[in-house]
Amino acid sequence: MSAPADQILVPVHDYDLAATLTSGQAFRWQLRDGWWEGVIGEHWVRLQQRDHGIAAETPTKQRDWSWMLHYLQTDLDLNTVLLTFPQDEPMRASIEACRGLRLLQQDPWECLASFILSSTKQIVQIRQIVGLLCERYGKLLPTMASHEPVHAFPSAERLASTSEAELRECKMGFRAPYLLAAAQQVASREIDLLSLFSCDVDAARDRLMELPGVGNKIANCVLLFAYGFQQAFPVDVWVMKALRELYFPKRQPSPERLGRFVSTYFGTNAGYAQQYLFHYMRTKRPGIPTASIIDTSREAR
DNA sequence: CACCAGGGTACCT
DNA sequence: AGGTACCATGGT
Repeated sequence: MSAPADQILVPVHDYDLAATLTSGQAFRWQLRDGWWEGVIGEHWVRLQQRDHGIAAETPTKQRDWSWMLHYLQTDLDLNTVLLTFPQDEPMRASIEACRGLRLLQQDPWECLASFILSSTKQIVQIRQIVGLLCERYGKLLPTMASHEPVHAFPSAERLASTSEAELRECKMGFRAPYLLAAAQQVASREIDLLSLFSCDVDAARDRLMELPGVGNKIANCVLLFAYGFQQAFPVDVWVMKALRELYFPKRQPSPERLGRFVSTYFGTNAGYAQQYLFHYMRTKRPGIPTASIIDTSREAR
């Protein structure tokens, strides 16, 4: 591979790049030759963990790197966040197992569309579907010479002009009509994703849940991973297992009871704590081979 | 081969 | 309000 046109070393500590990029919040990062290759907006970039920060290389010259710094949230003081977690045994174990795990701040449309595709899918499969979608409908991006073609995540406008049958060819099954309808609503401005940045979390959640294929869990993922509402607490099957095994070993609480528990017990950064529980359950508990989580070699053909 | 996967919806009591 | 079948597809 030829030399990058630009590069930077972002000084940051308490940042586990591998854990962050494989923790099921973003679906396009791939480890190759010791670099994490991915797309942020319309920038192809590759990242590498260093002793005192994160190295980044791009195929074009950058006027500024704010698009990447914002995505990676390198300004955040992680320790301040960790100090707000409840001081119990499960959280202590989670922090010890994955200190340096971060929340990204992603593009709302890409995040929304990706999580519409996520329902009852394993992360490896979500990656495959998203890969196919980008390859077919995403804008071609500049990469380094001799690198295989890389595409941006397709715009809502582009997907709105496809058909359910075409989308099904990307292996998304029954989620195709949901994604198509959501794309059409976003493209037609029936919903304005940018306006949700100025809403409070409950109003934004209500608005997201009006979209087809978006229920409470997916809405919370988008609120947390794209809009930065750090109190949003997605409960998927893994987090549910954590809550039941670690916090409610006796009886199983109703969904409302559970909702009130997580919104009060885990504090102002509940969503961050949730991500630690999720990654801990998925990777560091007995019987889970770490290699199967980190391995991103299987990609869409 | 069953069983499960970062769920949501429609349709039942 | 609270259960349940069903929705595609592939990993384990």
